[in-house]
Amino acid sequence: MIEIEKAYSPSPVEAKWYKYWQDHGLFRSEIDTNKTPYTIVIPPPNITGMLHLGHVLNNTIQDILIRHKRMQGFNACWVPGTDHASIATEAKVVQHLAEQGIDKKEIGREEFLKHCHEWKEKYGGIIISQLEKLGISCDWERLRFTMDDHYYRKVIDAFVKLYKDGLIYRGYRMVNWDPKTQSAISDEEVYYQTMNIKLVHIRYPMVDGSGEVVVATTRPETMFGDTAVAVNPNDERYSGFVGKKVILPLTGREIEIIADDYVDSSFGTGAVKITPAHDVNDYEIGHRHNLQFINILNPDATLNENAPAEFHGLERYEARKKAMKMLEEGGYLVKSEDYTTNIGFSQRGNVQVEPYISEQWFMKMDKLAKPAIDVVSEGKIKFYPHHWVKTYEHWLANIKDWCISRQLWWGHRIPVWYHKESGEIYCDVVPPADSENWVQDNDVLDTWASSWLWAHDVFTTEEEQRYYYPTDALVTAPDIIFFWVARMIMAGLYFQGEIPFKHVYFTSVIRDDLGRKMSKSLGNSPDPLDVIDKYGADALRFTMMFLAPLGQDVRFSEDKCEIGRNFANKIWNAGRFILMNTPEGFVYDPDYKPASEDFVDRWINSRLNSTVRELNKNLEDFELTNSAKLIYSFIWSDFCDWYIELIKSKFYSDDSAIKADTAQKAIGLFDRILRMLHPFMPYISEELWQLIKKREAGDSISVATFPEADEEKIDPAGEKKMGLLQEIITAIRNIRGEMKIAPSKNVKVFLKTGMFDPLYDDLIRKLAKVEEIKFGTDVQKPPKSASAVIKDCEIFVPLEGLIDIEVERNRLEKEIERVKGGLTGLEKKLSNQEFVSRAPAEIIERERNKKRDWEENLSKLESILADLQN
RNA sequence: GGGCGCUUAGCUCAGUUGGUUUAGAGCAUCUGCCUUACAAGCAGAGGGUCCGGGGUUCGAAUCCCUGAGCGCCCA
Repeated sequence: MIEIEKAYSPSPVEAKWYKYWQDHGLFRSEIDTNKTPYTIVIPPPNITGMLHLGHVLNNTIQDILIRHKRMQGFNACWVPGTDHASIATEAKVVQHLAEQGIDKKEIGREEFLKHCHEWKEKYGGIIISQLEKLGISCDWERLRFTMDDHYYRKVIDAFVKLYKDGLIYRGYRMVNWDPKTQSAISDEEVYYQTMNIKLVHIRYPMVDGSGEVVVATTRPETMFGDTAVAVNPNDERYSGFVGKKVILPLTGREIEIIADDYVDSSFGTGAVKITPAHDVNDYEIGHRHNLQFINILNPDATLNENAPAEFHGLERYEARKKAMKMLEEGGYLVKSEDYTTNIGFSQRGNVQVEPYISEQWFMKMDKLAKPAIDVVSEGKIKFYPHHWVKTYEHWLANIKDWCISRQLWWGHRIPVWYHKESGEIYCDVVPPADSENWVQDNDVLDTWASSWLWAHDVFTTEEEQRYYYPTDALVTAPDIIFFWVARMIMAGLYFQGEIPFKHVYFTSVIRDDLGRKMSKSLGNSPDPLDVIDKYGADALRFTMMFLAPLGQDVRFSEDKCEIGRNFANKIWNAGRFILMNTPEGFVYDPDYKPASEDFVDRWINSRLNSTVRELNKNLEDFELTNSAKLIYSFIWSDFCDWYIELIKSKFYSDDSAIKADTAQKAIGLFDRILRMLHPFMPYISEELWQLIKKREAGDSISVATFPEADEEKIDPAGEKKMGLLQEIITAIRNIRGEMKIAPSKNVKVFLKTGMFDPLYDDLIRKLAKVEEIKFGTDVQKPPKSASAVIKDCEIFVPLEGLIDIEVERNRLEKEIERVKGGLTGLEKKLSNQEFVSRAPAEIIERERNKKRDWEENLSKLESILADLQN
């Protein structure tokens, strides 16, 4: 007999098996034309990142999908990798160097990039080793990085192709400028925060002395860049003003009053200052009216020489204070009122974004977007949950050109050279031959302009691309639907002429117990590694799956991992019990064919096979929470609460042949249970699978066959019969509980019923703690007994001396009320002429049968109640 | 301002194309049990006008309209 710990301890098990899987290369995939590939590319985590619960959820889902397919015999290939994260990494390295007194600009580009690569070597792998703790089955030999030589070259190729195809251009445009990192960022990298600020009303005197115009603004410091005042053409208050000039306070400069539909008359005074170089809307107006564009900011958001001398070099918020003060002193300030508005911040530098005009590289999006909309609308790519399709289509239909240049060094450098003399532009994957006469563009590409190639360029040969691409599923957080998902679809279609993936699964957003988003500043995000130490990776994985419904937020807290931990312990003990009860010298035979099967065997096999059928269907449909719940309830309720209890008497038999037969059957079931469970809880399932039978080196449940439903074993009639037995047992237990019969005390039971199977007798005795049962249609209610009615079976538990008549009367009356309530509804329904004439025949038939059953039930209960005193 | 969701038991959520569910699960609660797999457990119980209001239908948690509250995205 095997000695097995009473409680499951995950940590030694998890460490052991992860190493074993790696050592035996079980997750490796290579081209095999005899097998159908099933491919997933990981959303590459940022090399500056640390494992958080979002990664746990995301990667657990991918692992479940890939393990399921691997066990189903597909050539499962999960490609892992990391992302160079241009801005985030550069910021880290700059800071890291600053701590050593090194300045990026002093050491120069080449030297700085060396530091970046060193930093990546040292810290960039942390997130990968953290991911391994989760037990995920990536092919680690395929680990990719967006700055690998091969991948780098592909990114450059893509730029050159797009440039030559006329889809990339350079121009002065207004961009979102991050003054902290001093780089342009994309619209998607801006987040908005509601701020309470001041709306300042400033008096602009008319040049002709005929009065003044009061403008309202939240940014008085930008007034030095004003080149007009605008009003709505329909605003009668200002009808005589348009075309006249006002004096810009503090500067004395004269600017014109113009009329433009954009102006909202109800905002402020109905007159707004126009600063074309520092506001997105004003930029448009500036173009419409041919206004002058005056840039008053340096790249670090201090004021430049276009502002009055006393403002030079002042930081923007300081400049605002100073401008306010000077306006007040000059008598220009009318008032300053509280105002709430949304202000854009950079996700990168976490500072307020400046609308800023600069020369940048842009990608034209309309031609790329159209086919990307079509493949999703037509269902070639399916989204889970489906409702993200609308968000996706809406964004793509209104897409603007993409600013792809970043004023950084760490990243893919734009392959464009400018001729020193002529200024001619050269764009190619190789530098110009006479490179001494050219100078390369200093900027690098937006990180997403590299990761959008991820789905195909992680495969390094054409053969591999042909075999593995398009990939099957992409699992990602919905917040990067535009950044990454949409762009990967565009890139796949443009460069490969083929969709990058067939299914996109958008994960839940993880919140804390109070519904707040997990964030560093709130400190409400548990470290997954701590959770794994405490509960085990299996428990964390399972709990996540159990709690995270598709398409909705999930409220998570560490202690919820008890669900997974308790479940693991339950499975562990089920295995422990079965293995402890195997007879001497027993060897499990996976091909065991039982000589006979009884009612219980057929029932559990039916339940198992219908569970397998549902599970496979749910996994195909990406219904992971349902899948987890199916497994949970089958194992806990059907297998442990009922099946194991039902077979205990056979296990305790003196006949070793019966014991062995029971063990073969039970372990056979358990074997399939473990395989069903494995994608969700890979470690404990491996450990137990290795315990139920001696395995060869390299054997693993991770490459064992995933159960398929055997339809012939599914027996609804048998399940119904068992359901009845379960109800009878529950009714007896209920009586015992209500009547306060000590669990140690045996009772007698009389069953007035036509159905009988010798097995029932034994099972009811065992599970309801009954010492004697009398079956039969002619059974009479014994005096002083408690009763229940299940279908056409009347249950009597004689309780001489123990019965409390009042308690029993209450029980019966409550049950009678319940049945009467149901009956009233049914009678109402069936007496409705409309229902009888219009509802489908089988529905009416069903309701009639139900009514008849309930009537019988009621009359039995009523006669029992009437007879209670006896 | 535009779009997308959500609202079912104290909490977190299921509820498939409207009809065998007078609404289900887990957690929490209450009662009784250390019954030799498991107290990280076992058995039993209580608990809901399915957000409000209209409508469609023989029949609505489910479909439509509308109101309220909450969340997210975009501008």
